[in-house]
Amino acid sequence: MDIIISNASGEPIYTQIVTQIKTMILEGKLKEGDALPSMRNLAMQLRISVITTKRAYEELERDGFIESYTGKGSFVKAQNKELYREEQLKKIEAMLTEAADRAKQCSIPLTELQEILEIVYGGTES
Amino acid sequence: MDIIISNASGEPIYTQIVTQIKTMILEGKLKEGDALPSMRNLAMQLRISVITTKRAYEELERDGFIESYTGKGSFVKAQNKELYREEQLKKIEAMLTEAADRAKQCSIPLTELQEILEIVYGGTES
DNA sequence: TATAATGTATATATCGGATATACACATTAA
DNA sequence: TTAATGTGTATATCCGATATATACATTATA
Repeated sequence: MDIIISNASGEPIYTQIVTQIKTMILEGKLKEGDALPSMRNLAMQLRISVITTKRAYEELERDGFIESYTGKGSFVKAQNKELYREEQLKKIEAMLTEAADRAKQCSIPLTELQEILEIVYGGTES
Repeated sequence: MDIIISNASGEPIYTQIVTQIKTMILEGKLKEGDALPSMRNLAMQLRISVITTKRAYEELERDGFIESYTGKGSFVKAQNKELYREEQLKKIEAMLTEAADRAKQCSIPLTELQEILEIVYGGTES
């Protein structure tokens, strides 16, 4: 488990952990059923508090990526990608809703929004 | 100048002032060249500090809605609606960009985004 | 059963940004 | 000169976010 904590970045530690583990799961480097390092081990290794690793794991659990069992450990859950997709869709919908609201307030027509969306979607090659 | 401050809302005072004055300008209740109440007057009337009214006016100035002159007062600027529209467009573009990025990460096609946008645009009657 | 591993819960410390302020200063108009 | 206006500096306060220590609960296993 190669997790790298950068103190300089300004990004919170627990967030760095969450992001890196999420990425590993989404990229398939961690698969369903795989055991994560115990909260204590990871904390020891990163020289941080158990509370912080716990917080990271809690977030991963809330997002449906892992599951933790007292006395046993934490493990990668199945269905990650589908779940992730659903959650992202909700966020995307919220963003589009706000964009639409603002647009209407300024009398910006739907077609103009569609055009912008097309440009920014095609623009950034992934 | 009817400005109503609600302490219960949790919204900061300076924000409430900004929003209400912006609305008055956009709705035409305040027109180009109209004088705003002096920072001290408004502060007195609302029973708050001059610093807070100043902060609100600063924000309105940054956003191009008004202009302040030492010793004279604060006045409504012209070109508000166009400027406002431009700024809103930038924000909208940023939102659409992030939505598009997230969508691509989950392999959500552009057409699906377009559909969602169409729904949320039509949905909330303005 | 005893021990050592695991995750969990409570209470606390710290930091930083956001909000609001007082007071002194600078400029303009009458 | 006076009284109005906006401005600048330094400060107080609050609150959420972050991170922690310590004690507790559960599970596996020697």
